[in-house]
Amino acid sequence: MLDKRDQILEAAEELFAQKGFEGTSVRDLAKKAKVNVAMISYYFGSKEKLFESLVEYRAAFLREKLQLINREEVLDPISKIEMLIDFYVDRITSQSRFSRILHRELSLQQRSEMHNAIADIILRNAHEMRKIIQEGIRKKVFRKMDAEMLIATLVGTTMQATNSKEMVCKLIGSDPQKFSFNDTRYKNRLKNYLKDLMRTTLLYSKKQSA
Amino acid sequence: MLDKRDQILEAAEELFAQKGFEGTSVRDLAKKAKVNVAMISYYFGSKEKLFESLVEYRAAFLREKLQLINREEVLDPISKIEMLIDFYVDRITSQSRFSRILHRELSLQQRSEMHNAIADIILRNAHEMRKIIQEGIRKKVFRKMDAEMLIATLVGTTMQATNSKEMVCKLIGSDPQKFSFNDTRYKNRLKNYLKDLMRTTLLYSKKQSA
Amino acid sequence: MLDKRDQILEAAEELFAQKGFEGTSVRDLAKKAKVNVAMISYYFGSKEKLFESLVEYRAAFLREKLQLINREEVLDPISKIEMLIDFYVDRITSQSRFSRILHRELSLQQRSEMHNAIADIILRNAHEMRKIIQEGIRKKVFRKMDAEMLIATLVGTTMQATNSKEMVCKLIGSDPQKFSFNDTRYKNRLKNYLKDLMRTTLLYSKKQSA
Amino acid sequence: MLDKRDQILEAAEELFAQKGFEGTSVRDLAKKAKVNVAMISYYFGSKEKLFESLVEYRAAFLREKLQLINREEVLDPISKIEMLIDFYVDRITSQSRFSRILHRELSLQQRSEMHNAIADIILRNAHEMRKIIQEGIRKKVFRKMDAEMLIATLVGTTMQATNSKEMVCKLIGSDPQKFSFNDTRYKNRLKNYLKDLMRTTLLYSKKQSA
DNA sequence: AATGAATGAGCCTTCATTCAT
DNA sequence: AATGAATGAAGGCTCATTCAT
Repeated sequence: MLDKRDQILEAAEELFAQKGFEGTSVRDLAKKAKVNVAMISYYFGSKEKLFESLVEYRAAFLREKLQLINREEVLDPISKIEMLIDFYVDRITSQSRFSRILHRELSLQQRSEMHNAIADIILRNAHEMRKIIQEGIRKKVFRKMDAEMLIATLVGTTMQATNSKEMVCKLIGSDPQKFSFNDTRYKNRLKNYLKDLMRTTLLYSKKQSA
Repeated sequence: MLDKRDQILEAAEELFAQKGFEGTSVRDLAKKAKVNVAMISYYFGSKEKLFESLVEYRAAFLREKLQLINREEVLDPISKIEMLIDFYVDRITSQSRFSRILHRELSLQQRSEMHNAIADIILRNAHEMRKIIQEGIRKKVFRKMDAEMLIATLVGTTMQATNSKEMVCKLIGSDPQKFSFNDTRYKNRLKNYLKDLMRTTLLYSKKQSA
Repeated sequence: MLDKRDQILEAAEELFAQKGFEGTSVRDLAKKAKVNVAMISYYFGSKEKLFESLVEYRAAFLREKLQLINREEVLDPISKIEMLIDFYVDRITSQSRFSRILHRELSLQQRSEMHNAIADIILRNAHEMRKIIQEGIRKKVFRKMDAEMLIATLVGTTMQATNSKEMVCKLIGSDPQKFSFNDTRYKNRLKNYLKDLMRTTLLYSKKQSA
Repeated sequence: MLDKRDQILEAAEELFAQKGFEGTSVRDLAKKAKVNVAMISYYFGSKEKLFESLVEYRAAFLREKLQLINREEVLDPISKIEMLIDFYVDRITSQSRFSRILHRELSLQQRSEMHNAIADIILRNAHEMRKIIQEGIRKKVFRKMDAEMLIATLVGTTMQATNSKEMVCKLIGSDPQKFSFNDTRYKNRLKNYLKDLMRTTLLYSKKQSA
């Protein structure tokens, strides 16, 4: 069984994703985690510090994965991008809603300890992503591109597709409950789309037409 | 001078964008709008209803603009996409932060009147955007593409680029205050990137290489 | 009937005197004042600010009285001291427990806004008292004395006598409820003692023996 | 090294004097005493019981000293009063702030075990003080005086002078940091003042003028 | 004997809303 | 129509204490 600290972190991840940071009360958290309200302050100091701890708790894993991709010497750039897409889409669409939390809270223009902590995490991850892209450009495998904006596309598209999954279903007119929109299928659809998008936009057109 | 109702809506747009819905108090709103606290309930019924009113207040304009683009018979599909990009980037990066509010609150998985109202707006807008893309495909100007995901890219990239502007600056190592990152330049950079992205991915490669 | 603000101030004076600042909760205050808990913050901003308001509320009157004594041109110094004693003892032993509150909170060595506000009040009052004493010395009616310490005696004795009234009763072995220890008698006893003390210590011995 | 119980008592004396009983938390105490939070309940049962223990811990010593003065057969009454002043001023102004704690908590009108325990201590001490005064009166060395009130003057003046040391400095317009207001000098000033006050008020005027 | 973990009650404050005018 | 006053509920947090070891 998880210890109380981890129970709280799990609950926080779920509730912050669902209701946002402001919309989640420490009493909600305590109830979900099945611990006493005072425990949150006891373990983390404050609700805000809990958020920061959650960020640290998840961020290490995120960056490690990216670094792993970067270190793969034998992989060609486009394969790395595809790995990145697979990995990133899985992360965001998984039950672990961590990334969504990060990006939402970041979109608030409130400056605070918390905001800075989040920005830092995302910045470091962005840094790893950029390495992959720049390597491809340097090796003349990729066209010369605006790398920072390309990251925004990868991250933003995934986020948007995830957040609006239900809407996409509506747009197509299908029942969201229907088989064709289950998580795995939707996820694969997103992955395939992103890989195609990256290929068409990154690779030189002769390669594309080949 | 704006009437009180509009003052409140203006204030709401600014504060919700800055601090989120939950993070903004009715007192904050009243102060910003320079009206009495009771006014919000008086005019809108509740803070939540105010949000819905804000949505209605802005949504009409948003959709009208999209419909306008769609109706332009003489425009070729790629020009329409470019108009769409120009329009959308301007909207989101402008001082009118309405779109950002919509998308953030949508990312909360709370089902409510409010949520549904927002989803509805976005859905209708997405519908107009899809028309443009599908028309291009039907006219064989565009490759066959996953239209819904392409919308996610347009919307998601713009959102992400806007939210992480400061981060992009950091990533490049420049001072956010420096001239090269002022709003207009950044906006144009985003527009150019998106237009290039759309061209390379939507158009057949022969056209691209032409 | 008192307005709510005054009801709160009255309740605060009573409860702070009884239970101290820390020992009194805003719920206690609200209950005593028969107002909603939120009213305390609404009117005063915080519990601490309420304290400061209480200080201001009472301090003006206190100082005015002292200034009045000082301005009395025809009064000889010893009469002024006696007026001061009458006035001060009445104040402290009266149902208005304000002075006791001030002195207790001052005895805490915590530096805070509150503490400084209190110190300020007391300082200004002490200033007025000293004027009376120094005038007597200048006119050669009083012996040369340590004026500041004399104030400490006037204030400290009154405070101590009030705080330990019950103890004095025990010391004499009388029932605190008995007639001879009712408030008026005890007050007069204190006044007479202080006046005698001041006369013997301030006046030159020839006058005393006269 | 002190054992844990004594460490706690030492910490309690310091913190209660500084922040009052209510203003001091068990965690503050534990931290200051460098023991576990649970220790306080473990050793003393409760915070309140700790206070009572502190009172017992110090009270014995206090009274012993007074009894010692009383038993000095060869000392004349005025010398005893002077010894009493020396002793009392030292106690209250010393780093051992026990007496200040007693008097402050006594000034709260809350009836409790604690309050009664304190009242008892002070009563017994007052009893010893009164003996000294009454002996002087019986031996016709002192004028007939209100002994109980005289105790209030001794105790109250010392308390007041100590609590308002900083204020006296301000009143004189000197820098509290300045040499002339260091602890020793201030203490001596208070002692000299009190001795003079006692002499002038207790002794018959012929003696005074002599 | 000693303690880190855990608790329920209570703290002060702020919330969105409604009332009386 | 418009508002200052007022409210009960809920906010995050700290409290003294007790539990399990």
